[in-house]
Amino acid sequence: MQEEIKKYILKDLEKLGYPQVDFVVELPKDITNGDFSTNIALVLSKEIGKSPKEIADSLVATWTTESTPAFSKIETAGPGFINFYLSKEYIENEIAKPFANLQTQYTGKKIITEFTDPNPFKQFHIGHLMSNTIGESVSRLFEIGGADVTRVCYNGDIGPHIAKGIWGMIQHTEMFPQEQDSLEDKMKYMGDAYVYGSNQYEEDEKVQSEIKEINKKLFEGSDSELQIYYDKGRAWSLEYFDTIYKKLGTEFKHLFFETQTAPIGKKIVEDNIATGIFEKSEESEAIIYKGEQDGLHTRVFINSQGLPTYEAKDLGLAVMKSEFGSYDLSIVVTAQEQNEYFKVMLAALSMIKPEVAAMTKHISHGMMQFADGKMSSRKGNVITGDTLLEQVEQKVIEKIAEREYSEEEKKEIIDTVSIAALKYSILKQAPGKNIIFDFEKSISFEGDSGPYIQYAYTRAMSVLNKAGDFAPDAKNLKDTYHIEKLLIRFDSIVMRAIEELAPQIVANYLIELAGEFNSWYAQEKILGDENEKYKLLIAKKVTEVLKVGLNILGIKVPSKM
RNA sequence: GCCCCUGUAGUUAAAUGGAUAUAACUACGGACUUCUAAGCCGUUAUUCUAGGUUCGAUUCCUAGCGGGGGCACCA
Repeated sequence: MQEEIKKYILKDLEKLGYPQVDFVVELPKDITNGDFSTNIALVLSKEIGKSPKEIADSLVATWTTESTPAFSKIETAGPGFINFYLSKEYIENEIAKPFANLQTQYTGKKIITEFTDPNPFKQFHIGHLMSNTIGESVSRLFEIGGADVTRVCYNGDIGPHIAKGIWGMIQHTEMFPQEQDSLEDKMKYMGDAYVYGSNQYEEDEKVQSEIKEINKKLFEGSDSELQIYYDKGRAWSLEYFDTIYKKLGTEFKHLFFETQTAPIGKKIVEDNIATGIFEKSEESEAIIYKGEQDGLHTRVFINSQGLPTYEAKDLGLAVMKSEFGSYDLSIVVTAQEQNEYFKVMLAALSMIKPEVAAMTKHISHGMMQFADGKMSSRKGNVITGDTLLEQVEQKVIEKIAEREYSEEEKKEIIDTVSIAALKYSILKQAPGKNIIFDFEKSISFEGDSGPYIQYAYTRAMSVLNKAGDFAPDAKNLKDTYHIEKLLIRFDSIVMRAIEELAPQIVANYLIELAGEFNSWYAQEKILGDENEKYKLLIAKKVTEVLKVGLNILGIKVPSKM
């Protein structure tokens, strides 16, 4: 529609002898300013030296409602905007229409998305929750835009952090979990071991060299005793991560591991010393990439021990991904603390595999901050992803304690509502901004929250269930309701969210729609009203839009709550 | 020191360069007793500072100040 209006205007400019200029057709923030509006007159004003109002009027004069039947009114307003109001018939038509597939720049494209990326032997913390939530939502945006998306996850199963964890485990073998112990107990043991190892590494030089030695042996696979700890710990971690992905609703098609990318990355770096891309450090045996040539900083790709660092491994990963399938676009979601690092890695990659680097896009999310300072898994003062989820679930349980739902219904509510609260709190704001985390405030079930949207959905569903079958071709006997105008914006909203890879655009729209529905619902009687049939049609559209919209955010709708 | 991100009501956020800067939370007040009160209605308050670009700046540019992150063998 926006495109059509643009075409109308372009034709008109020609007819009236006005110059062609850049202008926009937008959805006014305030819906009382029309369904669409354009700034063409404001832009033209300077160009041809007439007042914006005069130009707008001359343009409006050429349009009649017969020539543009979708509109009931086209008028000049404010400083010179031209506002378009859709006709009642057009809106009724749109409300009754089912969803059509969206044509976007990603339609038919193959996209690989990498996110979450937790590390075995370490806790799954809130940062991973953020990466997962954003990565999953972005993946879904691509999918609704017609792309074929492959989700993958990268696990850091080798490197100093693993060595620290294993060193810690060895110091406390007496607490080593038995196979029959719960997964939570095993993770607790490993988490504690990592924190201990990490702290000792920094405080004690002797420990430092021990851990470095363990790291080297793990790379070589040369110590069978270490391997026992390693294999158990790795398996437990992966099993535990799986249970979390299941709760969060992500299905990875493939897991990549640093043990796989390390040798590949190392070889790439070594092969490119001769080409001059990498060079030996002047200070040590390390192999480095001088990022200064790209306005960045120098980073170590192979350390003095001859072991590949994260940088080299990531080069290996990029190559592995490109060999895993052919893709048009590769997305990586990480915390923003890796922004600078990622640029250096990409700069190096663009010299080795320019085509792979060119299709790689890095999306970063902000950090989770607490009122009382930063959390760090090294120090162990983290709220882990599962603890947080448990706390949220507990809150839902308290909320529904006195309601008469079956056990099955309760479980559905607990699962869907807790995830909604959590994911919405992450997706409602632009990724890249830090989230100040305060349990009471951040995880809300009221107002600007995921459950609020779900609640609007269940209320609408409840009315529809009570109504039974109704005519799908009802006509509106009253004036167009505000909520209808909001409903028919959904497609444009989703299009924009896809273009900008911005889930928060969908989140903000849904909260507005849910709020509008709640007001409408409180004000307008649906069942038994003379306009009942059409109101039911609106309620049905509301449930459809909310369901599809929440799905983009990775949130499910409960049947009751 | 250098580089990147960021600065909006008391708090947490929204606003594709547009019209009267929008919500939620908190506080206080209210309605209904009708389809789920995790709801609805009402009251108060906001663009860090100084310049610039523009018909128009929360948005873009420059400088300053504040917050976060990064800057060689962690990921």
